[in-house]
Amino acid sequence: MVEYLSDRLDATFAALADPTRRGMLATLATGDQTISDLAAPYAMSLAAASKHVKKLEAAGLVTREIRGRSHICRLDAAALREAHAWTERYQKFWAGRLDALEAALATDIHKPERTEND
Amino acid sequence: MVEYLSDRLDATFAALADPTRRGMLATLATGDQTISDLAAPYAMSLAAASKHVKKLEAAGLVTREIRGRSHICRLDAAALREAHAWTERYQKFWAGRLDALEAALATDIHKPERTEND
DNA sequence: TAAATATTCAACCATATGGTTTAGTATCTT
DNA sequence: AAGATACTAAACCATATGGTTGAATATTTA
Repeated sequence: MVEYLSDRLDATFAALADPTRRGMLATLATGDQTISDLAAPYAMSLAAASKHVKKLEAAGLVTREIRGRSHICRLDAAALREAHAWTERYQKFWAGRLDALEAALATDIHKPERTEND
Repeated sequence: MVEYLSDRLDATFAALADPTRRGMLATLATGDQTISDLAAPYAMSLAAASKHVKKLEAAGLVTREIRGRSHICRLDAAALREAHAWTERYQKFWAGRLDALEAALATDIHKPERTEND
């Protein structure tokens, strides 16, 4: 099963589209955290926070190491690289460097049966 | 009504989390397009494509100029700057430049009643 | 062993999302 | 004026999302 760039971008951007999850990533940037740690700042159940972490994990933004009864989460910023690279192209557009944008578009990875640069 | 960074990021990332919409942005990077132009590559109704464009517009990624019966869409990459800036911080993390990350986190814009860097 | 702790699972709920179809509103063309 | 074109609106549908609560599982502590 090949996992396509597009699918990973879907998951990554969707994971980032929630302020709770972005906050969790910010917390993780300061160091590894348990689920409880990550849940603490939010007015929601542990179960709800647990689901958020699971979504971050599914997007590859977070890895989990189970140690005893604690689940220790670690930021894995690698998945963000693709998202960052995607937005990068439009930054170039915004900056007026259309030549650079076109060069970037020309090097796109394509998913079969889809014609656009997604 | 102040519109908070977090809310705009929600809308931007959510808009980017769909391959149809990312494809539309890629098309728009090559020049202005009508709704029909944007819809053409996809196997969906015009109405469905129209909804996608509306979401891009709501996220501030696209502007629309109505000329006669045609709606001409233009890429507005400005909204992407915040998303790009957000992911930028984690790029620094990934690159091992933790000092730079911490500096970036320290300059965050905060929404009242929320403590995290979202 | 019993109780507390850390977390997930399952069922449920309200709302959002992405699609459809049909109808409606302008605008352009003939 | 009539018809074609470009699009939006509204109603509808299936599934996803983000939350809840209560129960289950594992592990640590007393």
